[in-house]
Amino acid sequence: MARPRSEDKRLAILESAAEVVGEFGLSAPTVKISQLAGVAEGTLFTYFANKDDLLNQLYLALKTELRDSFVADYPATKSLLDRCRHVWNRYITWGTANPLKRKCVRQLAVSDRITKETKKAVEEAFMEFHAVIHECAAGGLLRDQPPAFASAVMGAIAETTMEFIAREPTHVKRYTKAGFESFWRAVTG
Amino acid sequence: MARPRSEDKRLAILESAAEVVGEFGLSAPTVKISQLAGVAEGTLFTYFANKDDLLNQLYLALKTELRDSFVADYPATKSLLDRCRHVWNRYITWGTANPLKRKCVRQLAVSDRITKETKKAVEEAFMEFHAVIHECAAGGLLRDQPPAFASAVMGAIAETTMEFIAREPTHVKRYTKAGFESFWRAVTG
Amino acid sequence: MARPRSEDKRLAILESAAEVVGEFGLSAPTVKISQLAGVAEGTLFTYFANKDDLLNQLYLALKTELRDSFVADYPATKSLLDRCRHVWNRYITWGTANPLKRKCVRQLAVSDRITKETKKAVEEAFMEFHAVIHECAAGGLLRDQPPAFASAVMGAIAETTMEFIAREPTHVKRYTKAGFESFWRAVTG
Amino acid sequence: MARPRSEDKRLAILESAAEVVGEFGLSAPTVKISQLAGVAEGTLFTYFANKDDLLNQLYLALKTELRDSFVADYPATKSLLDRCRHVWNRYITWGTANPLKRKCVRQLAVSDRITKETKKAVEEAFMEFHAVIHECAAGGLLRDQPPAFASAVMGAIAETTMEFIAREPTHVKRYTKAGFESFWRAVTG
DNA sequence: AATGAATGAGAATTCATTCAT
DNA sequence: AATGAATGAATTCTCATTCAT
Repeated sequence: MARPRSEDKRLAILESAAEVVGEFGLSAPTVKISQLAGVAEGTLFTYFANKDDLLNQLYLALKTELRDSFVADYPATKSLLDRCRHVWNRYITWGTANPLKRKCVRQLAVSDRITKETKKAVEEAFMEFHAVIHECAAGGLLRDQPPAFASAVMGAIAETTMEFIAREPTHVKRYTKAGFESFWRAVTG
Repeated sequence: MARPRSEDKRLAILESAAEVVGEFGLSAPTVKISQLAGVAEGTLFTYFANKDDLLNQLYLALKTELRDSFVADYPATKSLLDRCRHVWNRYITWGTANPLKRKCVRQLAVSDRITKETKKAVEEAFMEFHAVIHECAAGGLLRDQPPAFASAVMGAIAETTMEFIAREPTHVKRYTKAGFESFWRAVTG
Repeated sequence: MARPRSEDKRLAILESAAEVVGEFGLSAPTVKISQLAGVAEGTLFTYFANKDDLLNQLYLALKTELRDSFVADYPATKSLLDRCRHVWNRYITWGTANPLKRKCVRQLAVSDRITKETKKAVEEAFMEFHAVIHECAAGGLLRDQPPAFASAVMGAIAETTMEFIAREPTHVKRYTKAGFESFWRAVTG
Repeated sequence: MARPRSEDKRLAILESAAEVVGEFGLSAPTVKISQLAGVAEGTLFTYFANKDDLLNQLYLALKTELRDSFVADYPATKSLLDRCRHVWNRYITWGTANPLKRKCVRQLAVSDRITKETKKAVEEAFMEFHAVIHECAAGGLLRDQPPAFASAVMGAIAETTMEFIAREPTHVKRYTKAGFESFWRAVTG
């Protein structure tokens, strides 16, 4: 197995995997992924050691993509509330705009195929946002929980919110607002 | 009638399926399920038309089990807070006591193998609890969302809480308390 | 396995088997046969040792039924031509009236599941008709072939004829006539 | 292209299938077919979409093989009688030389797994021979039947003839001759 | 005798991964 | 490096037959 050279191809495979796994679940055949990526069946395995490796890289890539959407235009100098709202909005926006990726991440998250290393890498990628959200909790009830907790609560409420948005797409705004306020109370209260 | 179909066996298969699916995911082989249930491979298919049918019945059974844990000793005459706390505590208790079942439900929930009918049946089973939790939201921010929303938020926070409990089992109490308070603010705030 | 007692049931199973095998081929499941016969799955096996036994008895039964249709109103004192025409007409009539049984017999005939004994029993059942048909051949080209040959030729042409009748049911008469004349030449010529 | 798909392998599978189906009937396991063809179990399915596809292609291949045996050295300029005798002889020769293939074709022919398309393709392959044989019938009794009928009668008598040859292989010649004459009368008479 | 649940040996596919080209 | 045919273990489900009731 030689070293692959095209980063484009690697990304195409990841992109394709996100879609196919989002649609067919973790049992999505690797051939389908290759095909949608426009590469041959075997090529997938020069870029990824095996399916689990692909899934792990995929999980990290998607989480990173989400994180990056937080980073862009991040109002670093604004208030905590503004910063949190920014993160929240980006979260909902990304998840709503990429339903298959969202489904994919969800399946991966609950599966047992994501290694500790991958999970750790994801944690690190989000560390600064954990910190920000934890800061909101500083004066509240969640003050004594680990920084990741408040953040996880946000994630959980965001997921719920997106679930309802998916069912009633016309009420994006209402749900986005309600979800955020709910989260804000949950964390800062 | 010859040997009557045994409800015990049906339940044994469901119980076994919960464990095996919890451990190996949805791709858990039916043979493994049969074996753990102590029946022959083919017997599984006299109780369940096919694997999907098994998974759907399993999902409903687990959700019903959870619901039933709410129902027992339900403090119907106590305050809203008490009633919610009861539900919350039972939720956490059940999930913490049955980690594999919890994992199993989670995997099923995000999979696309649960039919609309099953989902509906589950909704119905929880209807009264949706109502109770929605009642908490009556004066708060989630007032204008559908009853299922507040309930879903509770579920999401509970899941998060159990996740952290699983990682740090010694802090059950702390997390349970913090989680509940967080949920209470989220919904009533 | 006790000795079965109801000849009716045995016949019901055979009748049902003819239909089901005619429709689904030799791989027709025994359950389907039992069901259509109105008996339990296991009952079939108190009347027949196993599926092969059932198929053999079925083959013999159907062939005997066909033979019996020849026997009824057999114009024993009429001319050879009349007798042959009688047989021919009965053959076509039976096959046309019982398409599933015909299909069933055909499948059984080409399968390797009919034992020598069964074949022999069938031969014996038809012996007198072999003789009659062979008599037609006495002055013709098939004179030196075994009696069964002329008879087999008749059967083959009759099958062909029924095949075409099945495709164009409105031309029964034409095909029946043409087929008979063809057979008559084939055998007596 | 990587390893190109090998026509040899495809043919080996078909050849193997003919033998195995001839011997064990339509329920012949695909593993057996693969093994005899010298390929892995899964390979069969890269050449044939599924078992039914294999059976259909097999039927067409065998019928084509038979047809091709008619075509070779076809005495196109000789008399109708000569041409028919050629076809007849080749039919008997092919069937006698390939007993398993003959059995296989027979089983496929009476099964319900051969699609309309396949049957049509077979018809087309034999069209010219239908025409030739129908020509023999031009002045005879079968004159008013469709061209396929005389041909089918020939096939039926040929099958019968081969059946008797199989039982008494020492009398090939006698049966071949008698069968042909019988057919000739049947069709031209 | 009759019933139909229980059994487990197949059967047809599928699919991650390897490897010849 | 890329390709896609080849592999064979694994999977779901079927079905003849047995056997407890």
